[in-house]
Amino acid sequence: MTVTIRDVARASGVHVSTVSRTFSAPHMVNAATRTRVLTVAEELGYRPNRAARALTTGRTHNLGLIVADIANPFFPPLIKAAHAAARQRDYHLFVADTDEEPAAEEELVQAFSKQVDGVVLCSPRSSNKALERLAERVPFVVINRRLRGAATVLMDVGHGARLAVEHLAGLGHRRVALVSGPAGSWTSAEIRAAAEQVPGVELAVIGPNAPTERGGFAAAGRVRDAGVTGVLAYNDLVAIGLIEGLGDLGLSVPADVSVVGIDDIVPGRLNRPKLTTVAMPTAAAGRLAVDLLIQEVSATTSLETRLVVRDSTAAPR
Amino acid sequence: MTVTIRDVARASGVHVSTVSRTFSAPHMVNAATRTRVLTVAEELGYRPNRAARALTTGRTHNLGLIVADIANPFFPPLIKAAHAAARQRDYHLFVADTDEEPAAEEELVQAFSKQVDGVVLCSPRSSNKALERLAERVPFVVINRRLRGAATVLMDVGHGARLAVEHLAGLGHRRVALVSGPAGSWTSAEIRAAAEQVPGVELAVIGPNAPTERGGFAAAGRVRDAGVTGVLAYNDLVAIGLIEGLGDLGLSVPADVSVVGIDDIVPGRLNRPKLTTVAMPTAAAGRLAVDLLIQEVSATTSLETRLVVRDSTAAPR
DNA sequence: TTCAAGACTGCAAACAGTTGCACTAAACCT
DNA sequence: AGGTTTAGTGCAACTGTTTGCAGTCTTGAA
Repeated sequence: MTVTIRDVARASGVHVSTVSRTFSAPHMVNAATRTRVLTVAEELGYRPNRAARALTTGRTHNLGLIVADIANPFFPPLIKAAHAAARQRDYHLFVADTDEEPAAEEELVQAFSKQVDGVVLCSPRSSNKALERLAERVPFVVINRRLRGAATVLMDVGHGARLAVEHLAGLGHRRVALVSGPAGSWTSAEIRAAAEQVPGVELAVIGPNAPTERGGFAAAGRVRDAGVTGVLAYNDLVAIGLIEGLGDLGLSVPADVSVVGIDDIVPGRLNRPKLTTVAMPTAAAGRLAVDLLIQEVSATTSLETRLVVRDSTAAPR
Repeated sequence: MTVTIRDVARASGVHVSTVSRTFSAPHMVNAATRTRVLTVAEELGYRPNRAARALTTGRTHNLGLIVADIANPFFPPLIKAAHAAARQRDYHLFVADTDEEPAAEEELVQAFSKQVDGVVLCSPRSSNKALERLAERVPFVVINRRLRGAATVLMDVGHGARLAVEHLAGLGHRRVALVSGPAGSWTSAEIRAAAEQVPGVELAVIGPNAPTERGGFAAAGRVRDAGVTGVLAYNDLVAIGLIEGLGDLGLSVPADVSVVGIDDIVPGRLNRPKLTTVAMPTAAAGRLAVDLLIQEVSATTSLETRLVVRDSTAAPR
């Protein structure tokens, strides 16, 4: 049925251990036998059984990737890059989705634990306690969360936020609203801390809000009442909802209010206005995370973000 | 180090086979011993090793999902739904990306073969021959490709295309262009076949084109020269690129030309014009594919599509 | 010529589970 | 009471591969 190492051994007149070695330690076997085994294996269509291999070596050559929501446009480029990096080193990638539920994180890591050599956790929402507990079960690297002891890949959203607010300040805005994200989000805290440090602008924090278009839409009233001329939104989805909501209140962007988003996930070129936003190096983060995982290095890296100025920001009138 | 079935057996005074059974065939063990074993296992933090289990049973409880491009917005909802369906039955999901390379499909399936109980292939580009060869290695279900012998999930894009052209006809368009997709795409063929059958409109086929914004942009000139008032594009990306390209040529949508896309992937509500498009049941397809795979039923299913009329279509002037 | 060092290869014991079979004891029939 | 079923458990072989150890055969050096 399925062809095993024994079939190859029999057909090529050597012991199974020799076959095993031609695959996992080629230099240990004579060149002649090696090629013989290899051709026989090829003929028979033999492929090593990774599960069996994992049993003895303890290494599965699988990685896990856990994100909050696969369908959130922020993640697919990250997943894609992670996959490419994994594939390049002959690893396979489990992808899982917590559906924004912190409890699912822990459960998924547990479930993965015996089947992967490591997992990358994107923007985890679990408590530090819980994460430390998980770290004992399986090596992991976190993206967008500071966690001592664990390898970490950060996208320097704080820097991006500062650039955004400075951009608004440069245009002449003096009062700026920060439409923040969900409570307890590391990213949201970073953004706020950075935005507050820009001199010359008064910051009104509005939130917490759901990190969705709906969340942004719902915040429109409070933004209007805050008497600001510029807004930094927690992410692009929020920015889009907000612009929509402001429109319903008779305020247009950027004429009446300037809005800048974060993430640069809005594709297509049909958007009016095109969103000024902070671009996040998601692909680089995904790639780097799996590289760190595979090489088992524990480092904390911070990736550059940059401001992309488009049409949703202008000088106040 | 890692706690095995034997540790649990020793600690609870039973044989390993009993421990094994309390997990994989609970009804075969006495209620009292079962709870004892369970509590001991809990205390010790035992979790069955799936790789080892797979070795004897041949079932891994893993599934593979192969798509052309994870970052193409068409796929993430499908992946998410597939993941949810898998998770619900305690399966894990490998996700892989062929980067639009047909050869990668075969290689990935091969690589998965021993590690999954089945794989779902989205819109495969490999030849029928190649696919049949793969079918011998591992059970699979295909999405958006007709393949006899294999379980199949189709999204009835033909029906959607017909609705789209009928919609244009209903608005008064008499000459309509079909900006088609890549050569050899099953979807593209379906669309064309359906579109041609709508009475009262003359169809000009323009293509093949790359299924990207760039592809649509590049087709703008030929669309103008075709002397049409309406266009059905292979997908939304192409539609967006096309609208952009038409704009550069001084043609506005929908005033001068009506455009309808396919897929309904354009998120956000900022688009001007908002795209009239054919919505595809991607989530349902992902869910269904996984269900078919797990239940090992070989059926061919066709999922409904529907037309979403928005602002990129209007009566010709 | 003898001995030590390599280079290959075989042997067999893991790895962490599952499962057909055999066994015991209790429950059920007649 | 004797025989038969049934429930529960243990035994041991098996899954496909890796790997430490030991053996054989060359080689090279002294």
